[in-house]
Amino acid sequence: MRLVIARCTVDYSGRVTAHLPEAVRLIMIKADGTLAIHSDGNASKPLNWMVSPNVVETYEDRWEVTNGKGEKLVIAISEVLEDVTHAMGDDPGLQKDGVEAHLQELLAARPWVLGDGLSLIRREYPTDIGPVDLLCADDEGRVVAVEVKRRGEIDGVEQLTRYLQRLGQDPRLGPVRGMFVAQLITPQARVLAETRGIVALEVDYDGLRDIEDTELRLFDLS
Amino acid sequence: MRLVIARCTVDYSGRVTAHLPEAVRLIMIKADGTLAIHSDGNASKPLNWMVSPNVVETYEDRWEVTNGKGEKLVIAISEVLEDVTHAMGDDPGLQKDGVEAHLQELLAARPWVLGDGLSLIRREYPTDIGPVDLLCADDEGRVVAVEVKRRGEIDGVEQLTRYLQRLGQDPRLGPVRGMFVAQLITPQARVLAETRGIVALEVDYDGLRDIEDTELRLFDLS
DNA sequence: GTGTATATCTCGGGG
DNA sequence: CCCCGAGGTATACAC
Repeated sequence: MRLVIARCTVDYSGRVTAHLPEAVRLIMIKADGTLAIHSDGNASKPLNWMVSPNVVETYEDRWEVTNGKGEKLVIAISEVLEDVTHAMGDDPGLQKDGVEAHLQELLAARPWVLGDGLSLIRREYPTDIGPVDLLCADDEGRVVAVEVKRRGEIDGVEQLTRYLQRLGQDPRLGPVRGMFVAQLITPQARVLAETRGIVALEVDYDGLRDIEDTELRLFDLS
Repeated sequence: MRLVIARCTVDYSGRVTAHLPEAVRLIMIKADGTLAIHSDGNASKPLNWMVSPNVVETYEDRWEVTNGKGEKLVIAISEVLEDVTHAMGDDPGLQKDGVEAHLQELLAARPWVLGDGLSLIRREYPTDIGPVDLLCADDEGRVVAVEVKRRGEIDGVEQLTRYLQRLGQDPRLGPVRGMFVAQLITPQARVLAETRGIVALEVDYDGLRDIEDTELRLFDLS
């Protein structure tokens, strides 16, 4: 990784056109060529950037970065204040927990916590407009489409509504109910769901994990 | 801005839980306290971060970053390879062109290019579920709700559908037609729009700008 | 590769 | 402050 602190102007043209007046900024270049320009000000994201795959050409007072899609970034440098390079090697990478994928796994393993004696038919049940998170059957044999979110908002209800409409056209499934499940559901999403006959249900992630732990412990003891 | 290259492990807990095993990484701290941890690998995003407003406590071999919302980031440092600080001053900021806001401006100034003799009633027409980009009237006096996007995808059709449903409940407006306008409309979005009786229309941004230029030139000559 | 959904999205605007 | 919508969204994943 190379870090350059320099007084510069920047021009980008591609998906938009953008210009940065002269100022002192950080230019970060990663091993793969990915380049980002950061100010010291109140913003966590770079002012401007260009991701790999790209080509970086360095001239005396100017860097030109291009990629194969007609995008171009030009950095005109008037003064270099710092220029250091360090090899870092591969990064072992981030381990995350608590995102939607994991919540979906936990619910797929024990759908009955959602009520109505639910049992899993299939995870990521495919339709031609996208996959349904969980397709289940209730204790009366009716099909229930479950949409899982970390935070339940209006977009999620729209998504589930599209799936229900699509599933409803499949005569093999019969009438399909909808269930909208999230750790937190906004009032707007709850209202929209209920006006469409969709059950909105909040679930406790840590509680589900505790159930998982308990089950594992019981299994160890048996 | 302070740049530290160090061998470290990182633990974040807050909106998710995340852990980074030991490796050499860049730690960037901006003037307002915003902190980001970058690897040299294939990603433009930081591996981990915490944005201002926050509190950074630095101990001998450990940094602890907290904010008022129960989020916490702990960096355990085993070896410092570089540590430089530069004051950069305020950044004049980015100037952009070609985004949706500008496209909306261009269309608001000449709605007739959308056909049907459209005239503008109001830009950003407020409803209680959000603002409609352009509310227009056609040559028969019927109200037309126009949703403007840079790229027209399914979400945009959903958004317009919600607005149409809301506007349809206002007796003062009468029946409201929908028009979905973008520089590029995906086939899926077009199909969804048409099944809902919404007109899907692609417009040419550069062409609109040319019209603007021509009008300005004519104005100068008059 | 395209299309779809997620994200510790980030960021800005309006109430 | 929250809510809402845009973004050069970026990123992962399925088809």
